[in-house]
Amino acid sequence: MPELPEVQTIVDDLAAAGLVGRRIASCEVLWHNTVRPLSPTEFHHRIIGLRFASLARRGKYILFGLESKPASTGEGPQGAGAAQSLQLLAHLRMTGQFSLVSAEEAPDPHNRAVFTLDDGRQLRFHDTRKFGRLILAEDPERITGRLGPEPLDPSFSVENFYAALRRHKRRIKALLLDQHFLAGLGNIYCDEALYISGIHPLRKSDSISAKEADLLLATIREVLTAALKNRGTSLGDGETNYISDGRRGENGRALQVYGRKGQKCARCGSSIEKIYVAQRGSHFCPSCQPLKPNNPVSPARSGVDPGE
DNA sequence: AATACAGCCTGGACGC
DNA sequence: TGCGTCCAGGCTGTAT
Repeated sequence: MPELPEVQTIVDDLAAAGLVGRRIASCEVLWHNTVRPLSPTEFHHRIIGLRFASLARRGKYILFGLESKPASTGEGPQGAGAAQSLQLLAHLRMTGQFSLVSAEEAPDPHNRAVFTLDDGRQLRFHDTRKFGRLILAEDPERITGRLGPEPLDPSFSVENFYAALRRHKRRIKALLLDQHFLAGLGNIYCDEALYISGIHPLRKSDSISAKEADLLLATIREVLTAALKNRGTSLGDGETNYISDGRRGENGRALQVYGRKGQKCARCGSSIEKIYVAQRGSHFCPSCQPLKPNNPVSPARSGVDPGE
């Protein structure tokens, strides 16, 4: 399940593989809804001949900057006048993956869009469950502008986070999953961060103390940073891998509650429970994450004072 | 304002 | 073995 660390890993891999600068020689849309609301024909028509000019991530979106001007082969900022007219926004949802392979490579039945590049390689969008989306946007801000702050952005302060929590009365799990509140967290890292912070997923956000908010934001950052180092989480033996070059993310081992229903909490030995919050399976330890704040059970991170 | 739920999808796990 | 059923989940749109 691609969340911030997985999406960032893909962006980094695609950049390292030299996608930027390549021109789209041809494009084939194999599942019409992937490029909705455009038709495959219209999508093809608008993207053909454009050059990948930049690569970035915002929340769980991959942002491919596209330029119409042909690549200048020389060094230097020669293409200064090229208008960055269009962006391709990719959202992987549940099972989306990108790969950058030789056009000779055997096609996969789950490929939903294939971009053949001017160097003979293909950028392939693979998506088993067909939830993923490729959006061509002239004003990507209309989409990305609605996203909440980036949790790893150092300018996003704990004061801002705490104030934002207090503005809502929602269950903390539902709020953290809301991309308009905070961009990039998904079910896995949300469960992990709440567990490590000792916060029950059903706690109302305005019941979170300043101290807890401090711990929670620090924990979210730790969890995401660790996952980034591990190239994200690839779950299950047979599960298809989102990693662009076929390598698996190694973060699965680090998960402490996600997918561990019925197993023992590593900290206290209680049985991990699973409930549904905001229609998502939510894993937590009932004794380490009490519903009531100010419970004497201390949070997981060592060296943290359990509260006032 | 917050929540619930259907819809979008397929493959794997499960029970019989 | 093979079938049917359920479940997983991010996000949007609609209803409550």
